Amino acid sequence: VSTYSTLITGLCRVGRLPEAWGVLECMLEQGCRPMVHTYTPIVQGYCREGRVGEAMDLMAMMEKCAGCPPNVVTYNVLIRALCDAGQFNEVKQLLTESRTKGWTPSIVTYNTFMNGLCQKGKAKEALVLLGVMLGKGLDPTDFTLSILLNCLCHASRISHARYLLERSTSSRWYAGVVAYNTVMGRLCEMGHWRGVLKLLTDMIKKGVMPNTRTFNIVIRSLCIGRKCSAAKSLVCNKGFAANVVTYNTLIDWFFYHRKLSEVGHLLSDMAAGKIAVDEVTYTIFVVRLCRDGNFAKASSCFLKSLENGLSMDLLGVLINRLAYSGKIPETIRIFQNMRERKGLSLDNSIFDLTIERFCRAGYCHDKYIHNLNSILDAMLGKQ
DNA sequence: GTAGGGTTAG
Repeated sequence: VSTYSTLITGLCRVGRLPEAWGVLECMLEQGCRPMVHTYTPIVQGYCREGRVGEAMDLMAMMEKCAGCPPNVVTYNVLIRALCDAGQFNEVKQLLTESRTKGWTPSIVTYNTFMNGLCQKGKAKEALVLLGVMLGKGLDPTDFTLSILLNCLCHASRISHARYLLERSTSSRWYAGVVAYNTVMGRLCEMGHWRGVLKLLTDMIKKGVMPNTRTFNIVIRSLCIGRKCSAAKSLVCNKGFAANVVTYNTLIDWFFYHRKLSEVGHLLSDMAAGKIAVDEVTYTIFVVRLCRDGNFAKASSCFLKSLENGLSMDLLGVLINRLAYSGKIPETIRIFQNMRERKGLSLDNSIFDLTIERFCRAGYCHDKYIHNLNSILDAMLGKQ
């Protein structure tokens, strides 16, 4: 059963739910009884696709027919999905019913709920929930502290967050690297780059080891503080393991200030360090090239990202820029180029997206309708 | 290495 469950987990993680169901059927045929470890990943698979109704149906089936009722982990998966959908009343309902349904909310349940509230701007309610949780005798974990600090940062109570960090030395509220990263990230966002450096020294003094994320926040902070050369030497001296985020941060910064030779150096450093560029790298290039009016180069950059097997998400960014600059021939040329290259499919979703972006840019007005028509012709493959 | 859940960076 653990072999089958592992396989089902893997299939669900990559969104191959029909095959996961196939494996489930197969194990039933073999007389191998599924357990809660087998069903929960499928529940999560539905949740990830936003099919919360189907997830709940499956949980009802587990309870009534399969003789393996959902447990706290299954409920936590469902609660995460309900939070993402903003259905907080349903979550509260689940918690009040938990006793009769035979499961007990855990620290993870409360962490999930508090984080969900915080993500939707309900930091205050999250802090109330913290009180409820402590009242039940549940001990906070390092996750709880990070979620709580995130809540405080979003509620613009950053000084409260810093106060907690400074005092968090007890084992009950231990501030680890993630806790520091949370507050440092928020300070960086607000432009308080000196505060970021202060926390970096604090954490090192306390014996909390910074990780790559920490350094990436520090690097961005140094850039904001106009200490780009310090940022660059931190990377060059290999004081930490730089990754694609590190390079994207620096590339965006130098590109923004039009220091293209620096961008070139960074790209060759990446190649030398065997760090592959990703969607974000290409997005930086496309956005910056469009800003400088270099739409042809931006388009070829997008096509290159497709050749490298990256997703279509960047097309929305590019089309948006083209639409707002009224670049219809360039848009049509992208379709032609995509048609010419094998394996690149032009489907309705691409056309929907294009029309939507052009309309939003004002092209649904009568006087521009012939311009839209030329795009429609290109979609139909007419010259 | 030991089947499923919760946090942070571009």
